[in-house]
Amino acid sequence: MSEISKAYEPQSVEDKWYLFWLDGKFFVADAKSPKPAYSIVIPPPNVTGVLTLGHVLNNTIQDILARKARMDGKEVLWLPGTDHAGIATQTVVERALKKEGKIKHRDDLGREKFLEEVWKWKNEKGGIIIQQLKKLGASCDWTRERFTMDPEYSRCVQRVFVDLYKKGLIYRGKRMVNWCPASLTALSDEEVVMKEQKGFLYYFKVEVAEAPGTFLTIATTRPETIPGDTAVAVNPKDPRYAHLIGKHVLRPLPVELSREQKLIPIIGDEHVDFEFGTGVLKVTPAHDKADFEIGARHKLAAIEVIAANGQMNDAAGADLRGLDRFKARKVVVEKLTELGALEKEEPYTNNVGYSERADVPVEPRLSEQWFLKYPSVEKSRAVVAKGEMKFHPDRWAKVYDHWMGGLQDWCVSRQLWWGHRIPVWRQKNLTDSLLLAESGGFNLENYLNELTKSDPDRIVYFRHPTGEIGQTAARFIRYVAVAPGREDIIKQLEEYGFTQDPDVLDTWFSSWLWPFATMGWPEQTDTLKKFYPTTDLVTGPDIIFFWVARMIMAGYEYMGEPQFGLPDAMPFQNVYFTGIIRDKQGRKMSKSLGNSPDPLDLIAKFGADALRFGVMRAAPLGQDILFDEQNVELGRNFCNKLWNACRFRQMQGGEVQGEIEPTLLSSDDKWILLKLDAAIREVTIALNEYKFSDATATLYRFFWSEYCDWYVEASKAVLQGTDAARKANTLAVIDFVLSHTLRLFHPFLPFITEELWHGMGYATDMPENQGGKTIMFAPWPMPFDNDFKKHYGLTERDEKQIEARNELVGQGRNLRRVGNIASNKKVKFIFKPAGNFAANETEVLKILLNAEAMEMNANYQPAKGTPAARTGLGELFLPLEGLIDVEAEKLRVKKELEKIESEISKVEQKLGNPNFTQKVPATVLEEHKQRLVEWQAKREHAKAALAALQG
RNA sequence: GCGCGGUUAGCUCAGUGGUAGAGCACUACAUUGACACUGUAGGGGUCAAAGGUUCAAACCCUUUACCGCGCACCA
Repeated sequence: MSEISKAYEPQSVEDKWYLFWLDGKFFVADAKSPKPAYSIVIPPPNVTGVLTLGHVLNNTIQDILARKARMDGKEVLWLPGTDHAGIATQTVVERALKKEGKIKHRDDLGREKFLEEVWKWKNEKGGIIIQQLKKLGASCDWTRERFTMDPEYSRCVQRVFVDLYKKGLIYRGKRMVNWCPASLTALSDEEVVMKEQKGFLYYFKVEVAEAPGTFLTIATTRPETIPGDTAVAVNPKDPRYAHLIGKHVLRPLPVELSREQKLIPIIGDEHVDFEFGTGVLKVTPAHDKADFEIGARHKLAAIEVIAANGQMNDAAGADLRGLDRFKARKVVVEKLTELGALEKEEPYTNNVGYSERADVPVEPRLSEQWFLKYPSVEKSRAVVAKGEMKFHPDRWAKVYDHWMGGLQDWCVSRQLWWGHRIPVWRQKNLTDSLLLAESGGFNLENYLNELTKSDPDRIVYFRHPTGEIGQTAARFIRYVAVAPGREDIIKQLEEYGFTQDPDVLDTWFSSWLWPFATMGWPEQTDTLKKFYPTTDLVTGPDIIFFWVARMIMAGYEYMGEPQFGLPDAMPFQNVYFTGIIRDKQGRKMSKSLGNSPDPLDLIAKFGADALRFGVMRAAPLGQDILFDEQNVELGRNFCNKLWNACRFRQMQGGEVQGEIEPTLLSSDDKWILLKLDAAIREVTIALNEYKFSDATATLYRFFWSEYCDWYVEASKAVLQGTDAARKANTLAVIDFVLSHTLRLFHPFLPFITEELWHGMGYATDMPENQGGKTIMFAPWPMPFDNDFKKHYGLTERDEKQIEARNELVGQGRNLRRVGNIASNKKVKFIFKPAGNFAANETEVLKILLNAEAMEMNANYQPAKGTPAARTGLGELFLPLEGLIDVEAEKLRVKKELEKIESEISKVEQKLGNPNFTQKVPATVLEEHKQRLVEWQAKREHAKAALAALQG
């Protein structure tokens, strides 16, 4: 550090060191290293994503863990990458193309061309977030960066699909699914969020066909589905309606239908709650999950009236055809009013499922999709329940367990183009007929049998529509799932009338393989052998089901295979759930609110270290984080403090001082060494427990309060003195403390610590691979052992002594205020020590009190009204007769005395209680006795002060 | 409806049974030789409410209120 600036300027430092780390390949993990492994896989951000504060939080934590592990001597792999994020990316690109005027709809381009555009977009603009992570200082192994649509990764996805298909866990079914009318795709249950919706409950009446003049009143929130009603249901136990079961009603819509066509049955079903509404339920099997089930029980027809895009179709009738479903609702209400069928409408609030991505209400829709029955469920559930895999905070284990206990099959197909296309070829026009075997002279049955025989495990699995895998049932084949790498088979299939399923897989169907598919699975790579299972996973609780739970199941299903020979297939040993970042009013960060600051702006303004520190400081384990730019400012200030403390050391001159001479240590030296020891312990423990805000709080306290405010100030007594030996020894202590402190700070503040590590010359002291090149590999500080403490004579007594001295100083400084003296005015203090007081301690006292002079006088007799501080170490006077407001001071001391008295009576009361003295542990009893003595001493001091004021 | 978390200084939060803490904000003083991105000192709290356990409760138990979240939902 030749030219040292007065303020820390992160901008000139950060890029330099990041390049240095990259050049040195310090982030690259060596799979053949003999060192113990530490690994994390990054939760892959969306390839369309830009860095948010949530990413900052998440990735700073991972970086801290990774950097700490390196300093612990581990071989560290932090594996980065991005996620293709099907719906999000497709939407982004589609929107961009529309904006450019290239298309009106994706169909204008067609699948191939559209995908070309997406790839083009991905290659040009995707992955910005990766560059942003580098700005943050993330020490990822970029040589191992992965993308979920990399060819190798895609093969893993196909392979897993085919395997699960073969195991009978993947099946195709016509079911009620959550349909997103905006994205035009099915969604999984997890992608639907319930939102409270203010609407109306509409009451309308229908006439019973067999009893003209008799009406039933039905309550519904969705009148637009009336044309799709195929029954009216009542509870068979409901005395009001039970007698009507088996009769029919006239469905009012569509109006143009004949009386015959309008007839729908009244059925009895236990599902109907007769408390709700009128106790009569309209049944729309095509547009409601519960109704679909009722429909199934009663073999009702399902009439679809809402098309995929959310518009009413022909079956909805002439009045509604082509209308948007919400518009149609209004029209139906008008229609019912016209018909005289509408009885009333009541305001009503209910929960409606919304598409998480597109933020529109989902439409329950009957459709044919691929589903997955989850694998390895029991093992995955047990491993968390038994605590073999730990969740932090552990309350999430309960949430996980609950979800795992009620698993629903996962709808994995999506009607999108961007994603992993389902590796299934299907015979388009095959219904239930058996045409296949004959087609074009190609005997598929024989062909598949041949393939299966020659390569029974890896090539082709096919499934009878009724269930089992069969080699002889090929003529029933409608679908063929093809394992990766068999273009030859695909060619044959296509030649004989098969086409690939147009759908793609849910994005999470690829990201659930992330911990091992990124490491070269299914090959037994060195990386996989070395770094799987990963050590920690750091993620938000909002994706516990989407991602974490599924990764656990995939891990057990695919890494549990014998060839990997793993003691345990769990994908990670610990899961740390971060909080969710909110603004300072507690609202979620969102683009529309404009309350999400750009981390890059914050980095430009305050520096990456400041941002990291600020976010860590505000991020207690398991709580949401209210973000305030002030936190970052605090981080910036802290970096500046660190900078200037080092600058102070530099200005004292001299080489780095290695050896500390025990005999020359002052009490202050010993005190700061003990404080350092405590800080090392606390930070290490906090990190082991994932308590990052505790760790930063400790570092802040230690460095700012203990080191800068007390130790550095006290050390000036020696540094400004003339004793060269003691001066050198003090510098040695400073160097010792600073070099340890930089290391403690490094995981949190990687840039400034690297800059100072080199600038201060601490690097030159260390072996190449242990800090000589970079602080990244400097050993993590160890708490001092007893030998060390003995050698340097560090005892609790030193600690106590300095704390008493600091108390005296605090009171002494307060005397200025009492005397109304400016804090910069040099004044003379008189000290009347209670015992021995070394001369060099007097010098320290003088400096800490900013005194002009410090007179030691055991026989000093103060005049009335002399401000005085009285502690166990002695009495400190600021002789300024007549300058103080005696009455005000009296009042202050009296108030203090009152407080002391109340403390004393509290303790006395306890000690006077035999129940207390007999039951309490000895240490607590002793503590109380000690406390009484201390308070009594304080009382004496206060009384003496009062007496002095009264003359 | 079930479950989880929270309620401590003006604000944001630590604090797992034994003397109520931090940062910010506030007040006063100070341009002093590391740092004004600073320093020194100060004011500020019936620990949401009630009851219980205990020698002792912010902390353990019960109930209640309010805030937030998750799951499941009756149209």
